Amino acid sequence: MMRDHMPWIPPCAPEEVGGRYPLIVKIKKKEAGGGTFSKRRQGLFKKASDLSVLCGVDVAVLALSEAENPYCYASTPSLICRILSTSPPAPSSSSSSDNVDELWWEEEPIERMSLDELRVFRGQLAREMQSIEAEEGGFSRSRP
Amino acid sequence: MMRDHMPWIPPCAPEEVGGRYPLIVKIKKKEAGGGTFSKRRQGLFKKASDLSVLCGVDVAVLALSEAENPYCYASTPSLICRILSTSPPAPSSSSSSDNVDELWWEEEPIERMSLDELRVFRGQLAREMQSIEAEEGGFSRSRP
DNA sequence: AACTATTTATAAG
DNA sequence: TCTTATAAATAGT
Repeated sequence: MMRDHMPWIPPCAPEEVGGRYPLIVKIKKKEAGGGTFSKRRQGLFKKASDLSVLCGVDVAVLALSEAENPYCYASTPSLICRILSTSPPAPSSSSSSDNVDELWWEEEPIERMSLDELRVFRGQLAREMQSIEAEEGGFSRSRP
Repeated sequence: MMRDHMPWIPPCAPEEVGGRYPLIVKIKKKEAGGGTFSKRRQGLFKKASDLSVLCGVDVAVLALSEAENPYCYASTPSLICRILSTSPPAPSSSSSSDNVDELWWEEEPIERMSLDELRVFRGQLAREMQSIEAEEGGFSRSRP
């Protein structure tokens, strides 16, 4: 009954997205209004929960809405910290440096974070700690 | 052809999981061995990427394998930090405190993190910063 | 790694 | 919100 509609995930030329072949492209604002983000975020959280329960592993998902409101799912409290403080996996002998042709959304262990990224990261963590301390001090619920 | 198999996601009583109704339960180790985590993690990352591109929002996913190896997807570098430093959404007037019947995997804004959780969080961030500084200093790739 | 039967997610109504 | 037609994910092979 919907044969004549645009495909939900229209393909587009790789030039439009920096040389890669996306399976999905940003939809027009009108189309994505509200419902799509909500539905797909819910679906994503369910997938994360499924993975966590089914395989007995810890998973966290973080998403910013278009209005920059944060939403998160975590299989256990403070999971983000646990992951961040986890040592990277020992690099396998048959190194993965030749897997450069994989899709860009392929899994990427945190270990690949560059030193520059780590520096930025540290600065942001520092600022985050300040705001946490501020919140602890004032316990004021009203923030800008 | 697979009519007689156990359902992939067998239901179980809510008592078994703390009074909530899970849609999925941990499968026997033999069943989940290897392939399941890999396949579902890949699927989860793709879902996250779809959400990000389709709605033009930022998303991050973090997962620990059973061996505690971290894997992550992020639509933009340092997204985790951006989310953590984002101000919580202004509480809507028609407050959400009566939505207590929603499924446990429903979206939960970071703002609901308790003060105790924030304290733990801060401590973990502090430790994480130390390890980042250590890595910056030594640039040694070999960690325990 | 690839295939397919089946389940799950979801855009449109 | 609920339904339904269709696409996407995935367990088993």
